[in-house]
Amino acid sequence: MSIAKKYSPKEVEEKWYSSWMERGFFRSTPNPKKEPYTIVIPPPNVTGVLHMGHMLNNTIQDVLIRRARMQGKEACWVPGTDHASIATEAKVVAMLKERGIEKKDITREEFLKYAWEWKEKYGGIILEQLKKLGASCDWDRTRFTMEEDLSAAVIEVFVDLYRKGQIYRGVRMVNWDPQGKTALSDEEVIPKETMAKMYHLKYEVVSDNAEKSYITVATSRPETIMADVAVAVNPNDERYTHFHGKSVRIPLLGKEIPVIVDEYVSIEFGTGALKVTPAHDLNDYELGQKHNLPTIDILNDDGSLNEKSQLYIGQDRFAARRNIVKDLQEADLLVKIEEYPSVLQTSERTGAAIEPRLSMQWWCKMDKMAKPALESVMEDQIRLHPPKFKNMYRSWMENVRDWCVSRQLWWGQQIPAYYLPDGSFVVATTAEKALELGRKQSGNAELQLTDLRQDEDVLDTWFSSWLWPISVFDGFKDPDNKDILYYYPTNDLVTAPEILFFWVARMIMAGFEFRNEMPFKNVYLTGIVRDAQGRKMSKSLGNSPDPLDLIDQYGADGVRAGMLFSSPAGNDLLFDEKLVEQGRNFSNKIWNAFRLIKGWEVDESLPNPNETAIKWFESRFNEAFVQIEDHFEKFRISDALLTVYKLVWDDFCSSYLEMIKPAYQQPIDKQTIEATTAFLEKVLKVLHPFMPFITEEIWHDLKERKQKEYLIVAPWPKKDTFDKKLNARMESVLKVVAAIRNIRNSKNIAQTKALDLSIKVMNQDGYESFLSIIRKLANINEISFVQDNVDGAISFVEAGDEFFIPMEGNIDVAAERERLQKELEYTKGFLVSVTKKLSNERFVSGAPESVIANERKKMADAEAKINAIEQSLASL
RNA sequence: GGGGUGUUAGCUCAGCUGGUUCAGAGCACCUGCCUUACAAGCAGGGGGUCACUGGUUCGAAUCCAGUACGCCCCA
Repeated sequence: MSIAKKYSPKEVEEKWYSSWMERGFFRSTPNPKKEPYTIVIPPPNVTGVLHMGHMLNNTIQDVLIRRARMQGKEACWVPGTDHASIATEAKVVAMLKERGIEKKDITREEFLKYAWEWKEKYGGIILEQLKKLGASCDWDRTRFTMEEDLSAAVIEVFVDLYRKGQIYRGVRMVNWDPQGKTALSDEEVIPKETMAKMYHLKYEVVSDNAEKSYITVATSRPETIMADVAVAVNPNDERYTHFHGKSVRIPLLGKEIPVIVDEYVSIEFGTGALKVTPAHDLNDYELGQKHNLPTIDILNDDGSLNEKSQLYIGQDRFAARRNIVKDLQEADLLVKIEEYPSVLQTSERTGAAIEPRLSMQWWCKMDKMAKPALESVMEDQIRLHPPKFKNMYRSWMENVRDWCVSRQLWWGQQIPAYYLPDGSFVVATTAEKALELGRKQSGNAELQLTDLRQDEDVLDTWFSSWLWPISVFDGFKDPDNKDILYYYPTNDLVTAPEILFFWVARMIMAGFEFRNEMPFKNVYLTGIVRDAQGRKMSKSLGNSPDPLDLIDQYGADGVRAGMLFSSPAGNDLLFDEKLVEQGRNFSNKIWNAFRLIKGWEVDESLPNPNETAIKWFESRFNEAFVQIEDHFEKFRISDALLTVYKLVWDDFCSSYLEMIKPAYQQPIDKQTIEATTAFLEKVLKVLHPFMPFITEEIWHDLKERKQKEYLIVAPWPKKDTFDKKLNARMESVLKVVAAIRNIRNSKNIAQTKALDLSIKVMNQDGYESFLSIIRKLANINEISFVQDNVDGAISFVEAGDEFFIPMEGNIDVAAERERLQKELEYTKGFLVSVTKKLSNERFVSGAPESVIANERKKMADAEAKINAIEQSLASL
């Protein structure tokens, strides 16, 4: 049989993914005999396409779920998508525009019809892409945040919270997107560093004096002066003390407004005098509330000025700014213009500059719900990985603000509030129920459905995704159903730190509020995937590789491994294609180890010459496996992979296989091949969660397997004891091998030329079983034990023993002397430091026994080494 | 402005309970090899004042304080 020299992932991946699907390995149903292990996917946007962040995130989830499955748990990974109201609506609007249809020209119903069509066409592409990555989700459980049942849950929750007094309607300052004409959540606002201009304007102080005096106010938004209601100064600012209690006139407009004092005003910033414009700045709004000032909103919802501004009516805010600056200049009321670096708030979707704007919105109170959510994390009932995010989480939860849940959009769950003809409203799950309530509330029994008008707004997308861990198991529709009782609370959630607050925290709140229980036990926070220069990957920068291209090029296993090589939890991942290349090379390495083993002929009559090697690898595997499990338990996924990587590459391939490898075209004995096959199987098991495809392939190529005997469900290894001494001994033996190879290299001796070796041991005991390994790996012919130094040989010391390679007089005495001299000096220096330590009274009395014993051993070793080197020098 | 967090090899990062698993890994680099599993490979090698200053300690990359610089969150 001939096996390809290079591993080719393509057919292998398709073959095994559909085989896994056919056999239902991803499927999960409640099984009381098994421990459940559950992950709910952070639902990607339904119209989204896979990007590198998804790749990292879902690879980690798949690693966790596959390991749990092999551990014999009832592993359930629920997939699904998010309706992403603003993002999807923006895409639909753009699509319609291309077809020459404006949103404002069609009805809500027509728009939603287009939107659903769009969703049916493009929705779920991303889930198909996840399959290419190898994601072992239970696809039969795929959910969508706007499907009927989940929408019903959202409405039910809204009504419930409203009845509990947790939801209210109110005028508040929101982030207004004048282009999208909707309120945005704080998270949908992107700050951009820009250079802004600071305009210094003169406000005339009202007084009886003939001589005019002015207060100069610095502002970046001169077009809002018509909405000014006061000028504020710091009470401790001596420059303005004599203006306290006076009034000033708004430039151009001439309207009188008071001068107020407040500690809030920074003396250093600008001129120390602040114009107060409550309708158009959040801080000013709060200042205005505090001082009982009126609020004058001079902007329309599209960002143009309204009649309240009295000037520049109908002009866009930026046009108005240009014009007012010109007019102020002409009126000699503009002192100067300064440039300064500032942060411009922009809309994530439309890119428009955000206006802080007062508007009527629906709000959800947070303070009560935040409490148990905060405690559960601070008390480690829910663990964040890495834990450094606890601090961030706390400061956010302690200063949590009410949540603006309404959006002026059509795509989403329409708010179940119904207005009566008298302007009051009722909240109910259906129009019929609303009518009933409405009749009661108004006392008008004649009220008809047509008299009710449902609120136009939809709910924030997060108002459905915060219910995700409950709603995917129908926990609202049927609170005691088998699934929710079995799978909830889920185990691990894998997501990005940027949505820790507005998704993770809110899910925790919802968990306690609606099920009295946390939604998950662990939150693994991944980093942001950046490019090699540290820039965030984004479409506009064009610095993000297409994940599917990468899979095509390097194989899904290679990409998965590559992503994980450099992504400790919570750290950003500087993505470099080099890493994926390394992942692919690793696949190939495994493939070739398999080829080697598969290629051997077995001769059952042969004795087993590899007892020591076999014993050692068994022990070494167990040692590494303990580390791997430890890494997993602490969510150090990257470290777990790296440990497997080294176990496979260094220990299994470079050491073990080289030790047992028969000479070319020679057969292998039965015991060795059996042990080796078993080792490879074990290695494949620990590799499987990371690299599912290649491992499943080799698993089946290695042996005939029964119907359901797949690696994906093979039992995960168990922790076992290991021989620490044996492992240390082998490490030392391999160092001897390396030293001999080094001598070969530096003396330009060909690998194929066999050398002799003499060993001067302090204690010969136990060496015998390693000699054949040294012979094979270092290509040694004769090994002899000696009492005295060997003349004309190159020597080195390892673990107290001295080794000599005879050079048949072919030795550069001067160079050798120099090398030994250098090492002697170094060792002597080392001895000095150890001796110093041991002669320190306080060290000997203060340090624990084991540390002192260790220092003593170091001293003895160093002394022996010095002795050996000196002898070697003498015999040169 | 407030809080958080980081600074270890050319690069990206480990280093978990202070002490030989303590100065490590991968990549990159250098040298030599196309040696019948693998050149996507093999063998070997060089490279670090652990940001700086002080403190605690018998002992500090590790704990504490300050400084500098970077990033993140909030305002």
